[in-house]
Amino acid sequence: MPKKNPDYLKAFRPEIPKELIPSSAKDLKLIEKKQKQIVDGASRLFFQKGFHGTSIREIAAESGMSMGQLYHYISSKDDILFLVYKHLQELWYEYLVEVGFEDTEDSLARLFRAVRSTIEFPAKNRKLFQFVFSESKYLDKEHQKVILEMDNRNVSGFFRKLLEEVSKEYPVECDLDLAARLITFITVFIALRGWNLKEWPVDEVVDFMVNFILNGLGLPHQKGE
Amino acid sequence: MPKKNPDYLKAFRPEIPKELIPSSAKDLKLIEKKQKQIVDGASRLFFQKGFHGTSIREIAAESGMSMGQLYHYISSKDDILFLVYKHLQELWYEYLVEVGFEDTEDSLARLFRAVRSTIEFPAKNRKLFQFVFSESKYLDKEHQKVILEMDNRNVSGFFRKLLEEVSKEYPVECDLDLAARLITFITVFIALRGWNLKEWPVDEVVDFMVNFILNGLGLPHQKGE
Amino acid sequence: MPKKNPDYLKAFRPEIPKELIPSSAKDLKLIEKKQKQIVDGASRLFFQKGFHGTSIREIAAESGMSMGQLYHYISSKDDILFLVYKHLQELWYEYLVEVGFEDTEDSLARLFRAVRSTIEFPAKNRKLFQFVFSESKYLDKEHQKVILEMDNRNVSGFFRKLLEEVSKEYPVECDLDLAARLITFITVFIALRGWNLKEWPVDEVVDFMVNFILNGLGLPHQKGE
Amino acid sequence: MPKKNPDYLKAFRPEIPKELIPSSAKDLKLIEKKQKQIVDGASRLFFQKGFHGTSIREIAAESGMSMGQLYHYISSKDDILFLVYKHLQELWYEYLVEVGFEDTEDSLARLFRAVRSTIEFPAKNRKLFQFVFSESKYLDKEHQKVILEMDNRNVSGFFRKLLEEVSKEYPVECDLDLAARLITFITVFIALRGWNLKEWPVDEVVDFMVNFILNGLGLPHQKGE
DNA sequence: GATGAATGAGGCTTCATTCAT
DNA sequence: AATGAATGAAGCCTCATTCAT
Repeated sequence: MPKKNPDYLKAFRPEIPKELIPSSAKDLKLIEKKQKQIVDGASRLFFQKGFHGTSIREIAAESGMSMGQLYHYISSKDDILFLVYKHLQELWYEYLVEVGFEDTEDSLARLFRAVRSTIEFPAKNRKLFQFVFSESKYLDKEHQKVILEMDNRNVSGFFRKLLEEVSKEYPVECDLDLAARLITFITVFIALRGWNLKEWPVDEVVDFMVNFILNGLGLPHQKGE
Repeated sequence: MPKKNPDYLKAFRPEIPKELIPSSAKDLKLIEKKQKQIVDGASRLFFQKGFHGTSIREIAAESGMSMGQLYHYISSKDDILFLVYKHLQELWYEYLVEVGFEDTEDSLARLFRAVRSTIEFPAKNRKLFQFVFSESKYLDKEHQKVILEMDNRNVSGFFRKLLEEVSKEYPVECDLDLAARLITFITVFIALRGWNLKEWPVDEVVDFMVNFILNGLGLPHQKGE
Repeated sequence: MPKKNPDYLKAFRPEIPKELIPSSAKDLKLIEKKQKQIVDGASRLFFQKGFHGTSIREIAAESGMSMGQLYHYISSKDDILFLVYKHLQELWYEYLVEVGFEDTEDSLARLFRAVRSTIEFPAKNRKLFQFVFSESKYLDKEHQKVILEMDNRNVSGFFRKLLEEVSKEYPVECDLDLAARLITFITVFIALRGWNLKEWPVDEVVDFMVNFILNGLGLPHQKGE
Repeated sequence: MPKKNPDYLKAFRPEIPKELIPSSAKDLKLIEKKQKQIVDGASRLFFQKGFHGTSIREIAAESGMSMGQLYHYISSKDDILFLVYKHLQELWYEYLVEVGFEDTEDSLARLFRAVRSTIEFPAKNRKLFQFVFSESKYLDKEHQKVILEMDNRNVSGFFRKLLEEVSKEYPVECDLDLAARLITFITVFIALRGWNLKEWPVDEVVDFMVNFILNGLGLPHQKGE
């Protein structure tokens, strides 16, 4: 009987220490709400114009806040960058949970589907992933570390679990962890190189990538399934 | 008898319309020399601190020029960004020519070696490739297009040629062009995700990647060769 | 028989017109209590970081009040500055009353002791006096006047009285009022120039000053007494 | 034969390490000129409205510069504060040299005149000295130290020399160094407490102070001379 | 009466670019 | 051709004060 969110996935749940985003406000609920508002506004602008192309004033306007209010809930522009990154990680994680975790009988089929889904997300949210790969260097070291750890734990961790399941039934002759990380990276191909792929329909590219990855792992696969 | 730079590679030679970087100077030789000087200085700074973290004044100082002189050879900070990108494309191209083109008898062995070499370069020049993937959005549309076309023509073109050669001798059941572009992208894994791979020696990662790629293409390969 | 607080000192009691610090509260007792709380908090911060280095928010926090509450009992940051000044004047006055007014038989001995004590207070409360001399210019004209008048009436008045007593028994050939004011000023030497006096023990400086002052007045004195 | 600036005064010449006021400009002469311009403009404003009451924009306007130009020659508002302090120290020193150093036959007469002159300067430049005593706390530690050392070397040093001369001819029974510093401090009475002295003509106050000081030192003096 | 979130003007500073010499 | 000083708009952020709840 298939079930969603099997226990072994719980470990991925990202936990961000609250004190990483200092705020002079007191009401935690409100902070969360307002920060979400900021993240939403800022994301739209960041994806379009980049972190450095976006001014604090624009972010305030886009979030429907005054300058002062904005700084009530964050304490620097860098904080916003971090919040956006954090949010994107969570988004991606939610997506994976949503889409990839049904317990089907066959681990290989599950992997197959997971890879495909994981490719589709960045393909449909290109600006988002372009942003993720553009501006991370401008996070301060502290925040950078948090984001990278989330990244590692969430998506790569997700694939490693799936590969472990697969490897119980099929021979996989490679370092599962390393494989998971490479796959995670490949996943983002369409987002970062989309301009280079205008000659092919996206579906075709996705098919190709899925096959390439399963081939790469030395696993059998059924085109199109 | 192996020979370097076989004819079919000539097509890759990048050609940049000169008028893309307006300059008030007349002596073309001098322009080229000074622009190289600028590119060298700017690159060092960009790789370290990013485009937005580097000021024109710093670039002038690092290139050993006065502000006035600098603006004689470029006409905006964006021009410098473009020049740096162009230079990097050329660099990568030179590297490929240098390292990957000896005519050995076996096209598969050639591909094998080419993949490996092409992975090693970004692995050894991480800052450079991080930069390439960070700041391209800040190129103006015009320049962005030029760079993307070079990128396409050079590196992906390089792989497509190799794959074409291979496909004459081995069955490759996929779109060669698409494959070339995906490989090109994967190539950059270590540079962009190095922080995520500290547990493995670089060589091991490279080996893994080469195998993964050849597997992915459905080609036989010899581990370690 | 010595007695404290002889009648002639009553005149010094400072009286501040209440309406100088508008407040929207009604209960006078409460006003007083809360204002004291504010003054205490603000003083600590002002002495350390200066008036301009301290924000209203910090003052509220340090006084254990909310912003709203704070503004119930004052009506601007300047009011706080004034309240602090007023409080300090009162403090100094209390100190003088406490320490200098015992009726000893000899007016000269009394002056001697008073001078010494009056020097010791600022010497022990340097930050306080540094503050007093730093920020008075930022009082609004109205409040500035009140403070200056208190200053005049309290401390200088105190010395004038003492000098008058002395002059009945000893010849003092100078304007007593002027002398009182100069002495008051000299009193503050250690507080304002302490950094300049590290080579001497404080006691020695105090002795020196006392002698200097009595000498200056042309009065006999006993070194060290 | 009286001569100006006897050798023993040379030691006082203040020397400020240039690197304390970083500037991005190259021409030292120009830096000096522009910084003077800034100091002049800033002083006028600081004396009137205090350091915190004066904005950088006002300083630029008052100095006849653009914001950008201003920051070519200083690197923060604090630098301006320091430059102003330094300038005032130099001013005072120049004044002392100018006014107090003629070699008259009698060291006591010389001291007498020096004290009088040294009192007159702050009396005529009250705003200046009020400023000096107000804002020094806002100098950064580094600069504060420099200023205090100048202060010490210049004015107090000046008096100590004079007292040493006097003590060769007259008995002075106190620590000359300490005395010099106290006198220096008293000197500033009229500037800091002028509002308190409106009842007396300035000259009378000055006379009184000179007598008080010489008395204080236990030296004979001629009223009025 | 009490709270603390909201306001927005204004503060200091940087920087790409121009221009007088 | 070369220099580097000058410009001033725009950036990020703070803070005294008000106001809705």
